[in-house]
Amino acid sequence: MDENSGRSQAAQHILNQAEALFTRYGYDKTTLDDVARAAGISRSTLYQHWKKKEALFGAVLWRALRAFTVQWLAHIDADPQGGTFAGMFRIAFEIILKQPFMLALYKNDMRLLGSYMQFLEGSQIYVQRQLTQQMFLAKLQQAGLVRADLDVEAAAYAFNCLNYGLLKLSDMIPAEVAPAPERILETVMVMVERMVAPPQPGDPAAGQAIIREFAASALERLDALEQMFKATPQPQSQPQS
Amino acid sequence: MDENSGRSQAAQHILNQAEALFTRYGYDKTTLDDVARAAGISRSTLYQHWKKKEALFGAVLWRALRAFTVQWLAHIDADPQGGTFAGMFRIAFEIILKQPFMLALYKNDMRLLGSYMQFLEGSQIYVQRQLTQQMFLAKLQQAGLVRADLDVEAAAYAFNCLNYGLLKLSDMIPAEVAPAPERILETVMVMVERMVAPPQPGDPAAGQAIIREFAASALERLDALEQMFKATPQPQSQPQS
DNA sequence: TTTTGACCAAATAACGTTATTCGGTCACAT
DNA sequence: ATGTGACCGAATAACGTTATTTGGTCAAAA
Repeated sequence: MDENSGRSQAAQHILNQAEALFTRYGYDKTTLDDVARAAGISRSTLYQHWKKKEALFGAVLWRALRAFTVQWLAHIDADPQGGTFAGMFRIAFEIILKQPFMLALYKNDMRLLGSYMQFLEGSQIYVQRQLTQQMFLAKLQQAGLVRADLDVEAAAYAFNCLNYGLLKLSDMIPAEVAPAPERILETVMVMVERMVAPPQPGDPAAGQAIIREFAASALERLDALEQMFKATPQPQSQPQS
Repeated sequence: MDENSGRSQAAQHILNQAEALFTRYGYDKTTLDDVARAAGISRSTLYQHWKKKEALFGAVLWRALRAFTVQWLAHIDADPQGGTFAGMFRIAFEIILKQPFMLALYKNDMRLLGSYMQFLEGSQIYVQRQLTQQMFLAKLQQAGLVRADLDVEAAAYAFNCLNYGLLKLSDMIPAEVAPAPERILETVMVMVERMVAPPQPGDPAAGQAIIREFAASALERLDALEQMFKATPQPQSQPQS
């Protein structure tokens, strides 16, 4: 169904290399030469796919966000207790842990994004995260899957703090004194569960439905932003001048 | 009772200025000239009190840690619900928020500690924090003030993450989208409370007793470390050579 | 059409040198 | 005793210059 599958396949290969390099060295310290060399192509060829370095990074970022959402959705569909907030929280957390780029995005920020930040400008990544979780919790609450007396805004904020701390502290505390990851995760899950679970449990299926709808809309929003992120080169349009 | 109260008074004044400067500019970027000028004395006079820059910073650090512990203890004694873990957590949090130096220490920024880090060496500040909270939770659990089935090590870790995230995210998320501090604090307190509170509440007085004992031993340990921290100049001892 | 090496201007790293500052000491004044 | 200005060596900042790299373009080769 993809007319130029060869081209897109090549692009994916390049993006893989670029993602690894960006993750390791950050935006500023990763040169297009590095990317081209790692991908086994010439630097000029990169410009056939993305006309600016920003566009390349944007493509990596966009793809990672999309992959995260897709995986999240898949796991939730598969997981029997994916309909609860805590289960969802856990799945998101585990996926991030497995994706180095997303992990770096979450905890390091400034080094990974480097001077790409000014491109994102007012995009305000943490603000976005906060608002998204807020809205999400509110929807679950509306459906009776989250206790009615929960202050969703404050709770979203607290969960974000917890999330951030979990990711960040993991490389500040040596493994010897930190409990095993599974125990931490288990404990955090219990904490989240006790915090949001309503007195009588709601319908998990309803939860999954909300999450599906939510993930779908997230994907739509992402796709709508594709242009902004990737800024593809002139395909064959624009018979200008 | 202090034979040289004038001297110690002067030292406190110097420490005040030094603390403010260290908090604002960090260890490396704060010069002894700045401190001396701010304190209205000559730089040489500083050496009458502390023989190295490290010693000056150590004195500031030590004093801040001590003040924190003392205040903590006082508030807990005064607060009617100071005997619960959540209440204690709240008090510690609020005190830290009010002490810029401690706040900077927690948020950590290598900027504050700068090259003083190598002096602390294996002191491992986060490790210490983790172990302390662990032990503390365990004691409360033993006294029945924390539910018996709580994984204290993992919980201590999670609380540390939460704490860190709360302090750190506060300047990453603009005030417009963040809920009011009181609401956040309230929500976090509920979360902590639900996490650790045993089915039937224990005796608050017992909790306060444990905390008092704990704070007392912390003060003792601190006092024992005073030499290491402050490294006072040669008083009149050492009739050597 | 796709890929590439050569090319350009701007940004950045490297370098050596010069000033300045900084932590720390000491003889001297009070 | 207590405080201070002058002083020292080492570290750091400032500076200008030179090399190198980097993002981006283009005409030519495959």
